[in-house]
Amino acid sequence: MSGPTRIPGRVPAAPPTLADVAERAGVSRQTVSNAVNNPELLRPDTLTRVQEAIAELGYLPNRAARNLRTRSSHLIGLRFSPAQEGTANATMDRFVHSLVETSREAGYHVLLFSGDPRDPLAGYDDLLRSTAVDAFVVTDTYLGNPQARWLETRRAPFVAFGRPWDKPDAPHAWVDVDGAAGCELATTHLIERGHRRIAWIGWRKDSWIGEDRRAGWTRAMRAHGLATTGLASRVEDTVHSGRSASAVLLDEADPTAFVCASDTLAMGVLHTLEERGRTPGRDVAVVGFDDSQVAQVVRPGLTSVRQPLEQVAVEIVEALSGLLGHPPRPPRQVLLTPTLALRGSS
Amino acid sequence: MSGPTRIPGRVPAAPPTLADVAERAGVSRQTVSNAVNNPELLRPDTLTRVQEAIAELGYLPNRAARNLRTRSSHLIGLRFSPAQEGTANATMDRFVHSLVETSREAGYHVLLFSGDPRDPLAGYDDLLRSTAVDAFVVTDTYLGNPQARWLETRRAPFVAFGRPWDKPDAPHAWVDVDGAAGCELATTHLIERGHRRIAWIGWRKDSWIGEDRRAGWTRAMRAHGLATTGLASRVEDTVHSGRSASAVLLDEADPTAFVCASDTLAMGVLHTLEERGRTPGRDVAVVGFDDSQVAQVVRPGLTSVRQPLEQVAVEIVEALSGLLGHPPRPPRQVLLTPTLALRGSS
DNA sequence: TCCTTCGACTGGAACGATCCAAGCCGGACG
DNA sequence: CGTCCGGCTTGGATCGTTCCAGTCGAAGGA
Repeated sequence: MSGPTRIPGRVPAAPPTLADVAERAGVSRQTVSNAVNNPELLRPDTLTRVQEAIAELGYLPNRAARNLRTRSSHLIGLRFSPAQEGTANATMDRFVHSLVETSREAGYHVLLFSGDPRDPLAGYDDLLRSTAVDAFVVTDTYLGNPQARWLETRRAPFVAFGRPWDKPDAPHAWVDVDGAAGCELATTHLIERGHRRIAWIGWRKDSWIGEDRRAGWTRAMRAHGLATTGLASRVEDTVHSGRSASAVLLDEADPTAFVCASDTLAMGVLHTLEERGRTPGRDVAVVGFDDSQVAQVVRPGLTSVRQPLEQVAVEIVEALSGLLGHPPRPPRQVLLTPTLALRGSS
Repeated sequence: MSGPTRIPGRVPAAPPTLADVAERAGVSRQTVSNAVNNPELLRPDTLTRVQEAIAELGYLPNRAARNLRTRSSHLIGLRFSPAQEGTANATMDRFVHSLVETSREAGYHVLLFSGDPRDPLAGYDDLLRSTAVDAFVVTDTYLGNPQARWLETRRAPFVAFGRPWDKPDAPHAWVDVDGAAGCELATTHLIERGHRRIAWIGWRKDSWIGEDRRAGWTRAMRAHGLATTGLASRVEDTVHSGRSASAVLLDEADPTAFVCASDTLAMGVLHTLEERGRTPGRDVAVVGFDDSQVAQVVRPGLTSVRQPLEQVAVEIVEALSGLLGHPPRPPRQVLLTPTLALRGSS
């Protein structure tokens, strides 16, 4: 009398369970469990017998049961925000892929969730309370990050992609890319190319990231004894702002090169140059930030600071497995250095 | 003697369980379960009492336990492939966000996994056998799709984003965007603008999607009694190919407009025009496909066929809940019509 | 010989939810 | 007044795994 739910052929055959494997291998359930999780506990001959049974039945542990027993889901929650329309930002795509890939190697999967963009906490609470994820990767830390503080009080494991700007010595784990170093790299590259009047177009002053990137430009200029006065502009992150800011700068300070806080702004500069009949890369150099697809396909190719997102993912997963390990390792803070993708615009 | 694992304050307090709620409300576990899943079975006063207890304790059902019992995870698996470097393709980002959003409304979460790009089946099997996901969304159907056939034999619920080109009457559920209609829309738009010699740059003949889009161009041309001979080119999906193909076409057929199978190819056309000192939109019109970020920020704005990805996501989730419902609804096939995002290039 | 130690394996309990069959209770009916 | 019925409620079993406390037999020491 097999139960009415298992009629092979009609209903998809139920996947084999530990008990099925145990029966086939002539051992107990626990032994099969050990064969899977602690193979060194078994005598070699028993181990191979069990492994054969596993292979023959195509057994794979049931996630739900394992999760229930171990109180962990081996899932990492990531709030997925799409790139804004009309900008060149495309970090998420590359980052998410790297994260998925790296997580897999560490035995984790990535669970996406969404939330009201106006409420940074939306979504986190439910997943946590229903024990749906083991940890979070928090990405949108650009304006303070209430998420981090909230997760800390909830004692929920998480790693932030982005520094806690509002509280630099916050103890939680984070991984970030040194935007200042990136812009310094870009500026130095331009100086080496012979440029002296290098302008900066960045974001409004309340953007920590923007100010950080700007500091890289300042640092490089100062290091080479070059003046920065009158050469900086701070605007919204749109193509249009980049265009008008560069037009003003060209009129007032006649720079021979631009370093921008984003590819979006850099595109604005390219627009201005085109309007004025000046060739990017020959007449005026332009460097963007993020190495977006736009930078790669636009003429003549936009030199851009490229974040090492693959390595960011590796470090994040490393930090996560530290937090979730037994015993847990203390949270780490990692700052990575970006590279410069050289193209025709410089 | 509370067990050693629950020392409030030191260890994060364990989330409340069904039993905790039951005790507080003075009812049995089953009653609480009913309050959550079948509230209409309870007497109104009992219901409110239970709901108060739930609210006070902040109870949320444990996912693992629920999954184990109901043999479903409320997770949808999606194999996440990143956009290729050097192209303008950016469909995934927008689509994934829409999917996450729509799934949430239907009570599902999206689980990302990755796989060897050379092995289209990698990843699916493990998730299925370990009952980690309830269903899949299959996206990369551009060259036949072994995934679909394989999932069918496994009787695994899935919805494809993309038609089964190699087997048009395959019974599985799919949602797709009518690329032919999109290119017809684009071509007709150009014809209305007065263009007569409109060239096509598409993908190699073995691309079903490419041939479908091309058919839209042909259809519009024929409908207006315009010749197509010598006006079509089929190449790889790279900016470089688009550039050289358009150069050849300009030399040999002198078209006044281009319709391209992708924004990447359209960017190639823009490059050629710029090299030759001809202004896109004024001298020669260009239309791309996908409404990528590139199309949005490049000068003078690239007119492009925009896939209704938000609606695709809605239809996919609709189809999924059909497949997973009780009783399941038969698989649906849905073809959506894209729109045209008008910009300066046409 | 007997006791201890140790490695290999076993059976029962538990994780926290849902399904199932049975129980309780008040009202209607004979 | 007893019985039946239907609406609510209940306790027990169950999903498939891992944890825990043991059992068993062989080896080693006194």
